[in-house]
Amino acid sequence: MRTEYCGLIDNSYVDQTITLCGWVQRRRDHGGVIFLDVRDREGVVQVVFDPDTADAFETADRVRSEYAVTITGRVRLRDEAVRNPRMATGDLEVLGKEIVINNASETPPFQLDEFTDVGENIRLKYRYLDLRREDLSKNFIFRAKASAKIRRFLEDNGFLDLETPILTKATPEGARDYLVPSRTYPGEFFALPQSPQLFKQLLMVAGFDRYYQIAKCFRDEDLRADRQPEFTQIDMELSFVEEEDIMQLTERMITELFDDMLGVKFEPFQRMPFAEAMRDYGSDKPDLRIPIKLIDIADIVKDVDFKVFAGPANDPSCRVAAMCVKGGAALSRKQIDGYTKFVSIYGAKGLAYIKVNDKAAGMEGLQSPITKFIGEEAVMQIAEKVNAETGDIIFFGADKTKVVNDALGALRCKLGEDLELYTCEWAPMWVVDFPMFEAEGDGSMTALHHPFTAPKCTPEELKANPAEALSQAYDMVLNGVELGGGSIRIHHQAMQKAVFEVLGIGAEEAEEKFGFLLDALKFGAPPHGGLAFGLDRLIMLMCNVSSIRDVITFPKTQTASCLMTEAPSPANLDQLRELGIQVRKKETDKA
RNA sequence: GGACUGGUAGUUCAGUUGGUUAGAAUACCGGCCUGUCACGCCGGGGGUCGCGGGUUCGAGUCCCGUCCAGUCCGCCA
Repeated sequence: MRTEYCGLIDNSYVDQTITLCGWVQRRRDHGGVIFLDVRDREGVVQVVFDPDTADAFETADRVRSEYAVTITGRVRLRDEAVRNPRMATGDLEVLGKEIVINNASETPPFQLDEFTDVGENIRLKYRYLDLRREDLSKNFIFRAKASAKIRRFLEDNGFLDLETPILTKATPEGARDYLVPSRTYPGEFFALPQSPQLFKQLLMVAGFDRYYQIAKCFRDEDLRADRQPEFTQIDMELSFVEEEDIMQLTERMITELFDDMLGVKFEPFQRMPFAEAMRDYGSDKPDLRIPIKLIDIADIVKDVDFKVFAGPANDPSCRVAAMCVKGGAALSRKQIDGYTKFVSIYGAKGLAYIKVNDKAAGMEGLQSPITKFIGEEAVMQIAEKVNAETGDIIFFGADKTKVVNDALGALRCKLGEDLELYTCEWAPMWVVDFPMFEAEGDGSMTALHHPFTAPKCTPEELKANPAEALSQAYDMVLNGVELGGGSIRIHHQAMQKAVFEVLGIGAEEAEEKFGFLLDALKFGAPPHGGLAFGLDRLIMLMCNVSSIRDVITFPKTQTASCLMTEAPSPANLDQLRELGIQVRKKETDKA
């Protein structure tokens, strides 16, 4: 039917007769002349009907918003006076000769134009209509092109697209699994993969050398603006490589992707050890667009009784840190109260500040409500240490290290956004030298990355001093967002067993949960490693949208339901019986 | 599991100290209009004030509970 897309009509089509297929975006009826804006996935073009073509005019009079139509007509240049510079095709129009109504439409539940401002619940219920809007559809067209570029890059670099199971085995640690009951083994369950991690490692053992997959992953955890229960990873694994090989290759992939898709040129990525990131930015995914660093000031206030902040300055599990914000002295009391409330979310019991009204005036030029607690001398020294200038504000906090890092790290990002402190548009980087383990409150250890990550030491050293062990892991971070993470994996059974031991996974449990992996490591497993990118988050950043739902065609709500299909829904009793499952809750009458 | 914000016409919202028949814009329907482009003008229809309970002579408004949506904390190896 279609000969051209509406949005692609340009001057080269003038005087040609074409056929358009699309939807009526708007109808302007002037009595003697009718204008239809016709939309397809590529854009909008104006079609004019005049009474000379009586049949078409009569049909055009009947169409309404969102009717699906096929229109044949001649492209012509508009008179100069009636061109529309706000429209990509605004210099042209199509003189309609024939119009067929392929399907009428009820009045849509919301206006499908660029001015629409409608609640997201109604948009999600009628997702297929929302997706007609260019604002949204352009993200998916972009996503498709970006995916294709990534595939091409990986294919060109010798990667094989290999599929891994969706029905697989529950993993004991990490996120909650989505479970799928087995009919043939009543009472037993498959799990949907949180990632293809172990399968891709086994593909390396199998000798495929370079694997990739654009893989759906599933995690049954609570949602956020950038988190959905099912999401997509660009998953990669390579054999006979070291950290450097993987980082260079994937950095090149992302650099080429940004250049091709956005025309953005990246410099070689900065690399930062985990410890430095935590020290300077309070975060393992620092947003380097913001020129603010955390600076330790415990030495200045070591004699202060920090009960006002809850925590002694000399306690090693505590931190006293300050940050200087350019131009922040102009912040009002109300704004500062707002930031105090903001940091309380992260457990901070207060937010101390010093306003530098006039640096030259010494103590007279400094204004701080906590001078009486820490003394004038300390206030002056702090201002000195953070290099504060006239017009700046210094925020600082003292508390458990985690609280200070979380609170000031988050405040730093919020100030960067609120005060528009960004020094550049894009700040890609690597965070490296992660610790292997993180100590829990009860003294037990959990893997910071995952338990298959190779350490930088021997099994003996690892067991002797697990808290100090670093891993061969790396995260790619862009503008404070973790784009992807990976590591060199363990390929010796002895090392894998040592890691399980540190994690408190006994030999028997390890055998039950990961026997297949431990077995595979016995048969000449090659050195290997890889990386996985969060495709959704990558596209979010590239499209400059703040919700992951804007880059997923049919997303779930924050309570992990689908407003369109109304999934999940109760299973019928026969199905449950067959699966050997009884539902405890009596709420099956929901349907 | 927790904190906060919101829910009134198809949609986006207003609704005062608790007080007459719940309004506006837009969308929709009808009429007029040959150059508009978020066309314009005239007229019209349209409400389970999320749901349930309570206080009151009287509740969109106050109280309690609950559901839904969103943002965040916890969680997400």
